Amino acid sequence: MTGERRMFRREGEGARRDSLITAALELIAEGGPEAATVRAIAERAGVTPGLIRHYFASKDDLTRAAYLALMQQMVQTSFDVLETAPDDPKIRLAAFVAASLRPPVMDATAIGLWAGFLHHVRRDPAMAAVHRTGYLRYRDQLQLLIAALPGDTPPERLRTQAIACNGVIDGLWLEGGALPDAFAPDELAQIAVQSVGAILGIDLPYPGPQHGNDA
Amino acid sequence: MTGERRMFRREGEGARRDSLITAALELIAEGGPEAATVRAIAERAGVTPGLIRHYFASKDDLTRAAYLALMQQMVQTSFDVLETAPDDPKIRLAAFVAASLRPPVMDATAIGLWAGFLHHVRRDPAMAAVHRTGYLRYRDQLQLLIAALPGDTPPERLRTQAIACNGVIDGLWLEGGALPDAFAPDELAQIAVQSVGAILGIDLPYPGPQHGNDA
DNA sequence: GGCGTAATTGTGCAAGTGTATAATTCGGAA
DNA sequence: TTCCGAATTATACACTTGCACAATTACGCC
Repeated sequence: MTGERRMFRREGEGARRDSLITAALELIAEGGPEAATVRAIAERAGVTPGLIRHYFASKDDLTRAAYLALMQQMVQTSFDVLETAPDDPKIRLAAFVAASLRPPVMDATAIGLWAGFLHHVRRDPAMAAVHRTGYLRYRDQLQLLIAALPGDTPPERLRTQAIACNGVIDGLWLEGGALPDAFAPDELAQIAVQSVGAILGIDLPYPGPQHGNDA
Repeated sequence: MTGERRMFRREGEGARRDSLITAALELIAEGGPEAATVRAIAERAGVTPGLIRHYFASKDDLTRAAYLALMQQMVQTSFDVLETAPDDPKIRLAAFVAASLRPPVMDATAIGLWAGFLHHVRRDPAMAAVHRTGYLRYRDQLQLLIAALPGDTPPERLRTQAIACNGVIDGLWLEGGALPDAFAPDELAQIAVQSVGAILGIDLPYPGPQHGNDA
């Protein structure tokens, strides 16, 4: 009958916050916001519920931190593809668009996460600001890629085109996440590239599935 | 000390079910799924919590019924505009697209509702079926409108075009709902009509704001 | 090596959740 | 008018939730 008290290891603040945030995101993705209870989050992170209140002022505080992390990660993943893309503006734009409609950006859990946070975003001004920032960063990047194409386009029309292209991307992203079985593999990425091309009045090259390393 | 028991009036089954469903939808729209508790729903509908279990087998049952009602109502609203539209295929398509990006289909609460239901849709097969039906009904209608345009388009390409057009519409609907202040009035409807036209390679007429009764 | 401090755990609580079920009351049928 | 069934209310229960707080333990520092 020695102490049954559970053993533990101390971790730095950063690591613990990260693991708690990750656990919360996983749970929301799997079972919606209602599945992400304090107890469930703690269990998945391998700690005790009380510890959450040691690193976050409240559950809402943890929620805010998790949304910020999610948003940054999603935007960053889309941007990463530009690092290794060639210089040709058309190829760069096509790669950017296609990346947004393939894993890991477009996967079933991402839509669940997005939906799970939506009503928090609508009520909490701090979360609304995070959302706005992420959305505009993405759209501005898209607009830059469009502006880099050959030909002169007036700024006002550039904005409209960016909104429209962003719309197709978001819409297809949504449908693919909500109805995963309704489309062939990579079909949505192909449709997206094609549609963005049509909206801009140019012909975009379709970047083959995955990383396009076919001979 | 006479009985404090609350007075009530009997209503038909249909009316009670409707008012409970409406109450549930309002609450989800305002405060997310977590705000739609059995007690809150009953209070808004002007009844007692126990009555819910008299008309619905469980809360999940009520949730399913509410989602079905929402879906039917949204699709129907978009279809209604076709009743009064002229015969010209281009005008009909443009009117259909624009209607989906104007109130009451595109309004801030609609997107909150949609998001609130999403994780139920993903887990409950019955709700997934409702979603699939509504989505495909809408897309098929869109495809019919596209097929009615002058010129011959092979069926496979028709499907792709319908998916793409539906994507722009959904995406812009999403952005308008999530970030209402980021766009000028009717700007999204205009962009949508323009983009759908670009995807189909034709010029669509922009149906003036509202019901186009400007002198 | 001992010690202090901060990280971590355990326990408990008040409020809220969905649901079951008995007790009432309305309103039409006879 | 009377009466019976169905609609509605009231009460209770087991469970979960977020949170507070005291007790414990790991680990850097002297």
